[in-house]
Amino acid sequence: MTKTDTHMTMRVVNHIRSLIESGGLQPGDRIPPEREFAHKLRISRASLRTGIGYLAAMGVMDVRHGVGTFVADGPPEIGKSSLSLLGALHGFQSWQMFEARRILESELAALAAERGREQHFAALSEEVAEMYATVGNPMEYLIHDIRFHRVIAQASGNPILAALMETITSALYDERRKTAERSRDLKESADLHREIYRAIRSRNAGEARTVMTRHLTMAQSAQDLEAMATQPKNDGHPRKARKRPVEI
Amino acid sequence: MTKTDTHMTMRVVNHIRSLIESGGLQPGDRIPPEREFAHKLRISRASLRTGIGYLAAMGVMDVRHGVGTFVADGPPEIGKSSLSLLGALHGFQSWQMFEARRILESELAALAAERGREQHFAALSEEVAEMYATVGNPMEYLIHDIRFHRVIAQASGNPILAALMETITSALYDERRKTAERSRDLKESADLHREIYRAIRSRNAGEARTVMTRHLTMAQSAQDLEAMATQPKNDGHPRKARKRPVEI
DNA sequence: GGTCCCAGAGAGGTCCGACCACTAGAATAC
DNA sequence: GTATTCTAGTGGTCGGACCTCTCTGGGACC
Repeated sequence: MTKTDTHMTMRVVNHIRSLIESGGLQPGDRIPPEREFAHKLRISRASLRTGIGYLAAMGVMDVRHGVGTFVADGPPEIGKSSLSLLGALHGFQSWQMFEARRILESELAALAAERGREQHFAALSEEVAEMYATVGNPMEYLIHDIRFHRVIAQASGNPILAALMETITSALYDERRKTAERSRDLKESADLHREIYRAIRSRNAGEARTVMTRHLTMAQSAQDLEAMATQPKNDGHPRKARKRPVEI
Repeated sequence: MTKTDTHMTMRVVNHIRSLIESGGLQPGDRIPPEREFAHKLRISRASLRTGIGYLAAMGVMDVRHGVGTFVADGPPEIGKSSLSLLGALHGFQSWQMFEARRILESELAALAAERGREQHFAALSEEVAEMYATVGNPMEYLIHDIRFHRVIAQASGNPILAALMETITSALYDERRKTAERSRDLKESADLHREIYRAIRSRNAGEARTVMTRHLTMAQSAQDLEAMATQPKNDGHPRKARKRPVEI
Protein backbone atom coordinates (compact mmCIF):
# COMPACT_ATOMS: atom_id res chain seq x y z
CA MET A 1 0.00 0.00 0.00
CA THR A 2 1.10 3.51 -0.65
CA LYS A 3 0.91 5.77 2.33
CA THR A 4 -2.78 6.35 2.52
CA ASP A 5 -2.71 8.65 5.52
CA THR A 6 -0.61 11.78 5.12
CA HIS A 7 -0.52 13.69 1.86
CA MET A 8 -3.88 15.31 1.47
CA THR A 9 -3.95 14.64 -2.23
CA MET A 10 -3.66 10.90 -1.70
CA ARG A 11 -6.29 11.09 0.99
CA VAL A 12 -8.70 12.58 -1.50
CA VAL A 13 -7.72 10.14 -4.21
CA ASN A 14 -8.14 7.16 -1.95
CA HIS A 15 -11.43 8.43 -0.64
CA ILE A 16 -12.84 8.77 -4.10
CA ARG A 17 -11.23 5.54 -5.19
CA SER A 18 -12.96 3.63 -2.43
CA LEU A 19 -16.24 5.29 -3.32
CA ILE A 20 -15.80 4.17 -6.89
CA GLU A 21 -14.72 0.67 -6.00
CA SER A 22 -17.64 0.27 -3.63
CA GLY A 23 -19.97 1.37 -6.37
CA GLY A 24 -21.10 4.43 -4.47
CA LEU A 25 -19.83 6.56 -7.31
CA GLN A 26 -20.53 5.67 -10.90
CA PRO A 27 -19.68 7.20 -14.24
CA GLY A 28 -21.63 10.38 -14.75
CA ASP A 29 -22.24 10.91 -11.07
CA ARG A 30 -21.58 14.27 -9.60
CA ILE A 31 -19.54 14.87 -6.48
CA PRO A 32 -20.52 17.56 -3.98
CA PRO A 33 -19.41 21.15 -4.49
CA GLU A 34 -15.81 21.76 -3.53
CA ARG A 35 -16.54 23.91 -0.49
CA GLU A 36 -19.01 21.44 0.90
CA PHE A 37 -16.93 18.37 0.10
CA ALA A 38 -13.81 19.89 1.56
CA HIS A 39 -15.61 20.70 4.76
CA LYS A 40 -16.99 17.18 4.95
CA LEU A 41 -13.53 15.68 4.53
CA ARG A 42 -12.06 18.11 7.06
CA ILE A 43 -9.51 19.43 4.62
CA SER A 44 -9.01 22.74 2.91
CA ARG A 45 -10.56 23.44 -0.42
CA ALA A 46 -7.10 23.86 -1.92
CA SER A 47 -6.07 20.36 -0.93
CA LEU A 48 -9.30 18.91 -2.21
CA ARG A 49 -8.69 20.65 -5.49
CA THR A 50 -5.23 19.16 -5.69
CA GLY A 51 -6.64 15.69 -5.34
CA ILE A 52 -9.42 16.32 -7.81
CA GLY A 53 -6.90 17.77 -10.23
CA TYR A 54 -4.89 14.60 -9.98
CA LEU A 55 -7.92 12.47 -10.73
CA ALA A 56 -8.92 14.77 -13.56
CA ALA A 57 -5.47 14.48 -15.10
CA MET A 58 -5.84 10.71 -15.06
CA GLY A 59 -9.15 11.00 -16.83
CA VAL A 60 -11.15 9.73 -13.89
CA MET A 61 -12.92 12.97 -13.08
CA ASP A 62 -14.42 15.57 -15.32
CA VAL A 63 -14.37 19.10 -13.95
CA ARG A 64 -16.70 21.62 -15.56
CA HIS A 65 -16.35 25.25 -14.68
CA GLY A 66 -19.53 26.72 -13.34
CA VAL A 67 -21.31 23.39 -13.38
CA GLY A 68 -19.70 20.84 -11.12
CA THR A 69 -17.32 17.93 -10.93
CA PHE A 70 -18.35 14.59 -12.32
CA VAL A 71 -17.03 11.08 -12.51
CA ALA A 72 -15.83 10.63 -16.05
CA ASP A 73 -18.36 9.20 -18.41
CA GLY A 74 -17.78 7.90 -21.88
CA PRO A 75 -15.09 5.50 -22.98
CA PRO A 76 -12.03 5.02 -20.79
CA GLU A 77 -8.87 6.89 -21.73
CA ILE A 78 -5.48 5.75 -20.63
CA GLY A 79 -2.98 8.56 -20.53
CA LYS A 80 -4.30 9.89 -23.78
CA SER A 81 -3.13 13.43 -23.20
CA SER A 82 0.19 12.44 -21.77
CA LEU A 83 1.57 10.32 -24.56
CA SER A 84 2.70 13.11 -26.82
CA LEU A 85 4.36 14.84 -23.89
CA LEU A 86 6.04 11.65 -22.80
CA GLY A 87 7.02 11.12 -26.39
CA ALA A 88 8.77 14.45 -26.57
CA LEU A 89 10.41 13.72 -23.25
CA HIS A 90 11.72 10.26 -24.00
CA GLY A 91 12.29 10.75 -27.67
CA PHE A 92 9.71 8.32 -28.97
CA GLN A 93 10.19 7.74 -32.64
CA SER A 94 7.40 7.87 -35.12
CA TRP A 95 7.98 4.33 -36.30
CA GLN A 96 7.65 3.11 -32.74
CA MET A 97 4.20 4.58 -32.51
CA PHE A 98 3.27 3.03 -35.81
CA GLU A 99 4.59 -0.30 -34.69
CA ALA A 100 2.60 -0.14 -31.49
CA ARG A 101 -0.49 0.76 -33.42
CA ARG A 102 0.06 -1.99 -35.95
CA ILE A 103 0.37 -4.61 -33.27
CA LEU A 104 -2.60 -3.41 -31.28
CA GLU A 105 -4.93 -2.96 -34.21
CA SER A 106 -4.01 -6.22 -35.84
CA GLU A 107 -4.89 -8.15 -32.74
CA LEU A 108 -7.97 -6.01 -32.26
CA ALA A 109 -9.11 -6.96 -35.74
CA ALA A 110 -8.54 -10.63 -35.00
CA LEU A 111 -10.53 -10.37 -31.80
CA ALA A 112 -13.28 -8.49 -33.58
CA ALA A 113 -13.52 -11.31 -36.08
CA GLU A 114 -13.99 -13.75 -33.25
CA ARG A 115 -16.34 -11.77 -31.07
CA GLY A 116 -17.95 -9.08 -33.19
CA ARG A 117 -21.72 -8.91 -33.26
CA GLU A 118 -24.09 -8.13 -36.03
CA GLN A 119 -24.40 -4.52 -34.94
CA HIS A 120 -20.66 -4.06 -35.28
CA PHE A 121 -20.60 -5.60 -38.72
CA ALA A 122 -23.37 -3.29 -39.79
CA ALA A 123 -21.50 -0.27 -38.48
CA LEU A 124 -18.31 -1.34 -40.23
CA SER A 125 -20.15 -1.84 -43.48
CA GLU A 126 -21.66 1.60 -43.13
CA GLU A 127 -18.28 3.22 -42.62
CA VAL A 128 -16.74 1.42 -45.58
CA ALA A 129 -19.54 2.70 -47.78
CA GLU A 130 -18.97 6.22 -46.52
CA MET A 131 -15.29 5.91 -47.22
CA TYR A 132 -15.92 5.01 -50.82
CA ALA A 133 -18.32 7.92 -51.04
CA THR A 134 -15.76 10.41 -49.77
CA VAL A 135 -12.58 9.38 -51.57
CA GLY A 136 -12.63 12.83 -53.09
CA ASN A 137 -12.71 14.55 -49.73
CA PRO A 138 -9.76 13.63 -47.52
CA MET A 139 -11.19 15.54 -44.58
CA GLU A 140 -14.44 13.60 -44.58
CA TYR A 141 -12.68 10.39 -45.40
CA LEU A 142 -10.51 10.63 -42.34
CA ILE A 143 -13.54 10.82 -40.09
CA HIS A 144 -14.91 7.56 -41.36
CA ASP A 145 -11.47 6.02 -41.32
CA ILE A 146 -11.17 6.80 -37.63
CA ARG A 147 -14.68 5.57 -36.93
CA PHE A 148 -13.99 2.33 -38.73
CA HIS A 149 -11.04 1.53 -36.55
CA ARG A 150 -12.92 2.59 -33.46
CA VAL A 151 -15.78 0.21 -34.21
CA ILE A 152 -13.31 -2.61 -34.59
CA ALA A 153 -11.88 -1.76 -31.20
CA GLN A 154 -15.33 -1.90 -29.69
CA ALA A 155 -16.12 -5.13 -31.44
CA SER A 156 -13.02 -6.72 -29.94
CA GLY A 157 -14.77 -6.83 -26.60
CA ASN A 158 -11.67 -5.69 -24.78
CA PRO A 159 -12.01 -2.09 -23.58
CA ILE A 160 -8.45 -2.03 -22.27
CA LEU A 161 -6.91 -2.77 -25.62
CA ALA A 162 -9.37 -0.36 -27.19
CA ALA A 163 -8.29 2.38 -24.82
CA LEU A 164 -4.63 1.71 -25.52
CA MET A 165 -5.28 1.91 -29.23
CA GLU A 166 -7.13 5.15 -28.78
CA THR A 167 -4.18 6.57 -26.90
CA ILE A 168 -1.70 5.68 -29.60
CA THR A 169 -3.80 6.78 -32.54
CA SER A 170 -4.71 10.12 -31.05
CA ALA A 171 -1.04 10.84 -30.46
CA LEU A 172 -0.34 9.75 -33.99
CA TYR A 173 -2.99 12.03 -35.43
CA ASP A 174 -1.42 14.94 -33.64
CA GLU A 175 1.65 14.43 -35.78
CA ARG A 176 -0.31 13.53 -38.81
CA ARG A 177 -2.60 16.52 -38.95
CA LYS A 178 -0.14 18.37 -41.10
CA THR A 179 0.21 15.72 -43.77
CA ALA A 180 -2.99 15.91 -45.74
CA GLU A 181 -3.50 12.76 -47.69
CA ARG A 182 -3.64 12.80 -51.42
CA SER A 183 -7.00 11.61 -52.52
CA ARG A 184 -5.73 9.29 -55.18
CA ASP A 185 -4.43 7.05 -52.42
CA LEU A 186 -7.81 6.93 -50.78
CA LYS A 187 -9.43 4.56 -53.21
CA GLU A 188 -6.74 2.05 -52.48
CA SER A 189 -7.18 2.61 -48.77
CA ALA A 190 -10.91 2.10 -49.00
CA ASP A 191 -10.34 -1.18 -50.79
CA LEU A 192 -8.18 -2.38 -47.97
CA HIS A 193 -10.73 -1.38 -45.39
CA ARG A 194 -13.29 -3.32 -47.30
CA GLU A 195 -11.08 -6.35 -47.21
CA ILE A 196 -10.67 -5.99 -43.49
CA TYR A 197 -14.39 -5.68 -43.07
CA ARG A 198 -15.00 -8.82 -45.08
CA ALA A 199 -12.47 -10.81 -43.13
CA ILE A 200 -14.05 -9.76 -39.86
CA ARG A 201 -17.58 -10.41 -41.01
CA SER A 202 -16.63 -13.89 -42.19
CA ARG A 203 -15.03 -14.41 -38.78
CA ASN A 204 -11.67 -15.12 -40.29
CA ALA A 205 -9.43 -13.89 -37.51
CA GLY A 206 -6.16 -14.75 -39.19
CA GLU A 207 -7.12 -12.99 -42.37
CA ALA A 208 -8.35 -9.94 -40.46
CA ARG A 209 -5.06 -9.70 -38.66
CA THR A 210 -3.05 -10.09 -41.82
CA VAL A 211 -4.93 -7.51 -43.83
CA MET A 212 -4.95 -5.03 -40.98
CA THR A 213 -1.19 -5.41 -40.67
CA ARG A 214 -0.81 -4.84 -44.37
CA HIS A 215 -3.04 -1.79 -44.27
CA LEU A 216 -1.14 -0.15 -41.44
CA THR A 217 2.22 -1.00 -42.89
CA MET A 218 1.21 0.70 -46.09
CA ALA A 219 -0.19 3.69 -44.25
CA GLN A 220 3.09 4.05 -42.43
CA SER A 221 5.30 3.93 -45.47
CA ALA A 222 2.98 6.35 -47.24
CA GLN A 223 3.37 8.81 -44.44
CA ASP A 224 7.08 8.25 -44.17
CA LEU A 225 7.41 9.30 -47.77
CA GLU A 226 5.53 12.50 -47.11
CA ALA A 227 7.55 13.30 -44.07
CA MET A 228 11.03 12.42 -45.33
CA ALA A 229 13.04 15.49 -44.54
CA THR A 230 11.69 16.38 -41.15
CA GLN A 231 12.88 17.11 -37.69
CA PRO A 232 16.30 15.97 -36.58
CA LYS A 233 16.05 12.90 -34.41
CA ASN A 234 17.66 12.86 -31.05
CA ASP A 235 18.22 9.22 -30.36
CA GLY A 236 20.45 8.62 -27.42
CA HIS A 237 19.66 10.91 -24.54
CA PRO A 238 22.72 12.97 -23.80
CA ARG A 239 20.94 13.65 -20.56
CA LYS A 240 23.04 15.30 -17.98
CA ALA A 241 20.77 15.95 -15.06
CA ARG A 242 21.30 19.47 -13.84
CA LYS A 243 20.92 20.06 -10.20
CA ARG A 244 20.71 23.79 -10.65
CA PRO A 245 17.32 24.87 -11.94
CA VAL A 246 17.16 25.41 -15.65
CA GLU A 247 17.05 28.90 -17.00
CA ILE A 248 13.56 29.62 -18.21
CA MET B 1 -5.03 23.41 -30.91
CA THR B 2 -6.62 23.38 -27.54
CA LYS B 3 -7.14 26.76 -25.99
CA THR B 4 -3.63 27.63 -25.01
CA ASP B 5 -4.38 31.02 -23.56
CA THR B 6 -6.91 31.05 -20.75
CA HIS B 7 -6.86 28.37 -18.06
CA MET B 8 -3.75 28.91 -16.05
CA THR B 9 -3.15 25.18 -15.72
CA MET B 10 -2.94 24.77 -19.48
CA ARG B 11 -0.71 27.79 -19.69
CA VAL B 12 1.73 26.14 -17.35
CA VAL B 13 1.46 22.80 -19.11
CA ASN B 14 2.04 24.33 -22.50
CA HIS B 15 4.93 26.39 -21.26
CA ILE B 16 6.68 23.35 -19.88
CA ARG B 17 5.70 21.30 -22.90
CA SER B 18 7.36 23.76 -25.24
CA LEU B 19 10.42 23.80 -23.04
CA ILE B 20 10.60 20.03 -23.26
CA GLU B 21 9.95 19.92 -26.97
CA SER B 22 12.59 22.54 -27.63
CA GLY B 23 15.04 20.52 -25.62
CA GLY B 24 15.47 23.22 -23.03
CA LEU B 25 14.25 20.82 -20.41
CA GLN B 26 15.49 17.26 -20.27
CA PRO B 27 14.82 14.27 -18.04
CA GLY B 28 16.32 14.84 -14.64
CA ASP B 29 16.40 18.58 -15.00
CA ARG B 30 15.08 20.68 -12.20
CA ILE B 31 12.64 23.51 -12.65
CA PRO B 32 12.89 26.70 -10.61
CA PRO B 33 11.35 26.89 -7.13
CA GLU B 34 7.62 27.39 -7.20
CA ARG B 35 7.63 30.90 -5.83
CA GLU B 36 10.26 32.06 -8.25
CA PHE B 37 8.79 30.25 -11.25
CA ALA B 38 5.31 31.53 -10.50
CA HIS B 39 6.59 35.07 -10.31
CA LYS B 40 8.43 34.66 -13.58
CA LEU B 41 5.30 33.38 -15.32
CA ARG B 42 3.21 36.13 -13.77
CA ILE B 43 0.79 33.71 -12.21
CA SER B 44 0.00 32.79 -8.64
CA ARG B 45 1.80 29.98 -6.97
CA ALA B 46 -1.48 28.11 -6.58
CA SER B 47 -2.07 28.09 -10.32
CA LEU B 48 1.46 27.02 -11.01
CA ARG B 49 1.01 24.17 -8.59
CA THR B 50 -2.16 23.11 -10.36
CA GLY B 51 -0.29 22.85 -13.61
CA ILE B 52 2.63 21.04 -12.07
CA GLY B 53 0.24 18.68 -10.35
CA TYR B 54 -1.30 17.89 -13.71
CA LEU B 55 2.07 17.10 -15.21
CA ALA B 56 3.05 15.08 -12.18
CA ALA B 57 -0.12 13.03 -12.46
CA MET B 58 0.78 12.23 -16.04
CA GLY B 59 4.21 11.10 -14.96
CA VAL B 60 6.02 13.92 -16.69
CA MET B 61 7.17 15.72 -13.58
CA ASP B 62 8.55 14.40 -10.34
CA VAL B 63 7.81 16.54 -7.29
CA ARG B 64 9.92 15.91 -4.21
CA HIS B 65 8.93 17.54 -0.97
CA GLY B 66 11.67 19.67 0.46
CA VAL B 67 13.92 19.12 -2.52
CA GLY B 68 12.47 20.46 -5.72
CA THR B 69 10.52 19.62 -8.84
CA PHE B 70 12.19 17.65 -11.59
CA VAL B 71 11.43 16.46 -15.06
CA ALA B 72 10.73 12.77 -14.74
CA ASP B 73 13.69 10.54 -15.25
CA GLY B 74 13.71 6.81 -15.65
CA PRO B 75 11.54 4.76 -17.96
CA PRO B 76 8.35 6.29 -19.32
CA GLU B 77 5.10 5.38 -17.64
CA ILE B 78 1.79 5.68 -19.39
CA GLY B 79 -1.09 6.07 -17.02
CA LYS B 80 0.38 3.47 -14.74
CA SER B 81 -1.35 4.72 -11.63
CA SER B 82 -4.64 5.36 -13.34
CA LEU B 83 -5.36 1.97 -14.81
CA SER B 84 -6.62 0.29 -11.68
CA LEU B 85 -8.85 3.27 -10.97
CA LEU B 86 -10.14 3.31 -14.51
CA GLY B 87 -10.62 -0.41 -14.21
CA ALA B 88 -12.82 -0.03 -11.17
CA LEU B 89 -14.68 2.73 -12.91
CA HIS B 90 -15.36 1.00 -16.19
CA GLY B 91 -15.60 -2.49 -14.83
CA PHE B 92 -12.55 -3.93 -16.52
CA GLN B 93 -12.52 -7.68 -16.17
CA SER B 94 -9.52 -9.61 -15.07
CA TRP B 95 -9.45 -11.70 -18.23
CA GLN B 96 -9.33 -8.53 -20.29
CA MET B 97 -6.18 -7.44 -18.54
CA PHE B 98 -4.66 -10.85 -19.06
CA GLU B 99 -5.61 -10.77 -22.70
CA ALA B 100 -4.03 -7.38 -23.16
CA ARG B 101 -0.93 -8.56 -21.44
CA ARG B 102 -0.78 -11.74 -23.48
CA ILE B 103 -0.99 -9.83 -26.73
CA LEU B 104 1.54 -7.20 -25.77
CA GLU B 105 4.08 -9.55 -24.31
CA SER B 106 3.83 -12.05 -27.13
CA GLU B 107 4.65 -9.41 -29.68
CA LEU B 108 7.29 -7.98 -27.40
CA ALA B 109 8.93 -11.38 -27.27
CA ALA B 110 8.84 -11.64 -31.04
CA LEU B 111 10.39 -8.22 -31.41
CA ALA B 112 13.02 -9.08 -28.83
CA ALA B 113 13.96 -12.12 -30.85
CA GLU B 114 14.45 -9.93 -33.88
CA ARG B 115 16.22 -7.01 -32.27
CA GLY B 116 17.66 -8.19 -28.97
CA ARG B 117 21.33 -7.65 -28.36
CA GLU B 118 23.87 -9.77 -26.63
CA GLN B 119 23.52 -7.80 -23.42
CA HIS B 120 19.82 -8.56 -23.31
CA PHE B 121 20.37 -12.23 -23.90
CA ALA B 122 22.87 -12.29 -21.08
CA ALA B 123 20.45 -10.59 -18.74
CA LEU B 124 17.68 -12.99 -19.69
CA SER B 125 19.91 -15.94 -19.10
CA GLU B 126 20.85 -14.56 -15.74
CA GLU B 127 17.24 -14.17 -14.69
CA VAL B 128 16.33 -17.67 -15.82
CA ALA B 129 19.14 -19.05 -13.73
CA GLU B 130 17.92 -17.07 -10.74
CA MET B 131 14.42 -18.37 -11.26
CA TYR B 132 15.58 -21.94 -11.12
CA ALA B 133 17.54 -21.09 -8.00
CA THR B 134 14.51 -19.66 -6.23
CA VAL B 135 11.75 -22.09 -7.10
CA GLY B 136 11.46 -22.72 -3.39
CA ASN B 137 10.91 -19.06 -2.62
CA PRO B 138 7.90 -17.58 -4.42
CA MET B 139 8.69 -14.09 -3.19
CA GLU B 140 12.17 -14.10 -4.67
CA TYR B 141 11.01 -15.93 -7.73
CA LEU B 142 8.49 -13.25 -8.54
CA ILE B 143 11.17 -10.59 -8.59
CA HIS B 144 13.15 -12.41 -11.25
CA ASP B 145 9.99 -13.24 -13.12
CA ILE B 146 9.17 -9.57 -13.37
CA ARG B 147 12.71 -8.67 -14.34
CA PHE B 148 12.73 -11.30 -17.05
CA HIS B 149 9.69 -9.81 -18.70
CA ARG B 150 11.04 -6.33 -18.28
CA VAL B 151 14.28 -7.20 -20.03
CA ILE B 152 12.31 -8.61 -22.93
CA ALA B 153 10.39 -5.36 -23.15
CA GLN B 154 13.63 -3.44 -23.29
CA ALA B 155 15.08 -5.79 -25.85
CA SER B 156 12.09 -5.19 -28.09
CA GLY B 157 13.45 -1.76 -28.86
CA ASN B 158 10.03 -0.17 -28.59
CA PRO B 159 9.70 1.89 -25.42
CA ILE B 160 6.06 2.65 -26.11
CA LEU B 161 5.03 -0.97 -26.11
CA ALA B 162 7.26 -1.54 -23.13
CA ALA B 163 5.54 1.23 -21.23
CA LEU B 164 2.12 -0.13 -22.11
CA MET B 165 3.14 -3.54 -20.89
CA GLU B 166 4.44 -2.07 -17.67
CA THR B 167 1.12 -0.34 -17.14
CA ILE B 168 -0.88 -3.52 -17.56
CA THR B 169 1.35 -5.77 -15.53
CA SER B 170 1.59 -3.40 -12.60
CA ALA B 171 -2.18 -3.20 -12.47
CA LEU B 172 -2.30 -6.96 -12.68
CA TYR B 173 0.13 -7.39 -9.82
CA ASP B 174 -2.05 -5.19 -7.68
CA GLU B 175 -4.73 -7.83 -7.95
CA ARG B 176 -2.31 -10.65 -7.79
CA ARG B 177 -0.49 -9.72 -4.66
CA LYS B 178 -2.97 -11.68 -2.60
CA THR B 179 -2.64 -14.93 -4.48
CA ALA B 180 0.71 -16.31 -3.42
CA GLU B 181 1.88 -18.87 -5.86
CA ARG B 182 2.44 -22.44 -4.86
CA SER B 183 6.06 -23.26 -5.33
CA ARG B 184 5.45 -26.58 -7.03
CA ASP B 185 4.16 -24.66 -10.05
CA LEU B 186 7.32 -22.61 -10.21
CA LYS B 187 9.55 -25.29 -11.66
CA GLU B 188 7.17 -25.60 -14.56
CA SER B 189 7.11 -21.84 -14.94
CA ALA B 190 10.88 -21.63 -14.96
CA ASP B 191 11.00 -24.24 -17.69
CA LEU B 192 8.72 -22.13 -19.83
CA HIS B 193 10.81 -19.04 -19.26
CA ARG B 194 13.83 -20.98 -20.31
CA GLU B 195 12.08 -21.96 -23.50
CA ILE B 196 11.21 -18.36 -24.17
CA TYR B 197 14.77 -17.33 -23.56
CA ARG B 198 16.06 -19.95 -25.97
CA ALA B 199 13.64 -18.91 -28.67
CA ILE B 200 14.67 -15.29 -28.34
CA ARG B 201 18.35 -16.05 -28.24
CA SER B 202 18.08 -18.14 -31.38
CA ARG B 203 16.21 -15.24 -32.97
CA ASN B 204 13.17 -17.34 -33.63
CA ALA B 205 10.45 -14.69 -33.42
CA GLY B 206 7.56 -17.01 -34.16
CA GLU B 207 8.61 -19.49 -31.55
CA ALA B 208 9.16 -16.76 -28.99
CA ARG B 209 5.69 -15.43 -29.60
CA THR B 210 4.12 -18.85 -29.37
CA VAL B 211 5.82 -19.89 -26.18
CA MET B 212 5.15 -16.54 -24.54
CA THR B 213 1.49 -16.88 -25.41
CA ARG B 214 1.45 -20.34 -23.93
CA HIS B 215 3.18 -19.18 -20.78
CA LEU B 216 0.76 -16.35 -20.16
CA THR B 217 -2.26 -18.45 -20.97
CA MET B 218 -1.15 -20.96 -18.39
CA ALA B 219 -0.42 -18.25 -15.85
CA GLN B 220 -3.90 -16.90 -16.35
CA SER B 221 -5.70 -20.17 -15.91
CA ALA B 222 -3.58 -20.93 -12.88
CA GLN B 223 -4.63 -17.70 -11.29
CA ASP B 224 -8.23 -18.13 -12.33
CA LEU B 225 -8.31 -21.38 -10.41
CA GLU B 226 -6.99 -19.69 -7.31
CA ALA B 227 -9.40 -16.84 -7.56
CA MET B 228 -12.56 -18.75 -8.47
CA ALA B 229 -15.09 -17.50 -5.99
CA THR B 230 -14.31 -13.84 -5.89
CA GLN B 231 -16.02 -10.53 -6.10
CA PRO B 232 -19.36 -10.21 -7.89
CA LYS B 233 -18.85 -8.79 -11.34
CA ASN B 234 -20.88 -5.85 -12.48
CA ASP B 235 -20.89 -6.21 -16.21
CA GLY B 236 -23.28 -3.84 -17.88
CA HIS B 237 -23.21 -0.44 -16.33
CA PRO B 238 -26.63 0.35 -14.96
CA ARG B 239 -25.34 3.86 -14.98
CA LYS B 240 -27.93 6.45 -14.32
CA ALA B 241 -26.12 9.73 -14.14
CA ARG B 242 -27.32 11.61 -11.13
CA LYS B 243 -27.44 15.33 -11.40
CA ARG B 244 -27.75 15.74 -7.70
CA PRO B 245 -24.45 15.20 -5.94
CA VAL B 246 -23.98 11.78 -4.48
CA GLU B 247 -24.26 11.33 -0.77
CA ILE B 248 -20.81 10.84 0.65
C1' DG C 1 41.59 13.75 11.34
C1' DG C 2 37.31 11.61 11.24
C1' DT C 3 32.53 11.02 12.77
C1' DC C 4 28.24 12.38 14.46
C1' DC C 5 24.67 15.66 15.43
C1' DC C 6 21.89 19.58 14.84
C1' DA C 7 20.38 24.09 13.38
C1' DG C 8 19.18 26.69 9.48
C1' DA C 9 18.13 27.53 4.66
C1' DG C 10 15.38 26.41 1.01
C1' DA C 11 11.99 23.79 -1.12
C1' DG C 12 7.34 21.87 -1.46
C1' DG C 13 2.56 21.19 1.34
C1' DT C 14 -1.49 23.09 3.53
C1' DC C 15 -4.54 26.44 4.84
C1' DC C 16 -7.55 30.62 4.76
C1' DG C 17 -10.53 33.90 2.95
C1' DA C 18 -11.60 36.89 -0.63
C1' DC C 19 -12.82 37.64 -5.18
C1' DC C 20 -13.28 36.42 -10.34
C1' DA C 21 -15.59 33.79 -14.25
C1' DC C 22 -18.59 30.68 -16.09
C1' DT C 23 -23.18 28.07 -16.57
C1' DA C 24 -27.75 27.12 -16.21
C1' DG C 25 -32.06 28.18 -14.95
C1' DA C 26 -35.36 31.56 -13.13
C1' DA C 27 -37.40 35.92 -13.57
C1' DT C 28 -38.60 39.51 -16.45
C1' DA C 29 -39.68 42.19 -20.56
C1' DC C 30 -41.44 42.25 -24.97
C1' DG D 1 -44.67 32.52 -26.61
C1' DT D 2 -40.16 34.13 -27.07
C1' DA D 3 -36.19 36.63 -26.10
C1' DT D 4 -33.53 38.94 -22.74
C1' DT D 5 -31.64 39.78 -18.30
C1' DC D 6 -30.63 38.57 -13.68
C1' DT D 7 -29.02 35.62 -10.20
C1' DA D 8 -27.59 31.72 -7.50
C1' DG D 9 -24.34 28.17 -7.54
C1' DT D 10 -19.97 26.28 -8.78
C1' DG D 11 -15.30 26.00 -10.27
C1' DG D 12 -10.89 29.19 -11.03
C1' DT D 13 -7.42 32.44 -9.35
C1' DC D 14 -5.15 35.05 -6.09
C1' DG D 15 -1.73 36.25 -2.35
C1' DG D 16 0.13 35.64 1.69
C1' DA D 17 0.84 33.10 6.08
C1' DC D 18 2.50 29.17 8.13
C1' DC D 19 3.89 24.00 8.33
C1' DT D 20 6.88 20.12 7.06
C1' DC D 21 10.41 17.88 4.81
C1' DT D 22 15.39 17.43 2.97
C1' DC D 23 19.78 18.60 2.54
C1' DT D 24 23.93 20.58 4.07
C1' DG D 25 27.53 22.73 6.50
C1' DG D 26 29.63 23.78 10.87
C1' DG D 27 30.76 22.52 15.32
C1' DA D 28 31.16 19.17 19.20
C1' DC D 29 32.96 15.02 20.20
C1' DC D 30 35.93 10.99 19.78
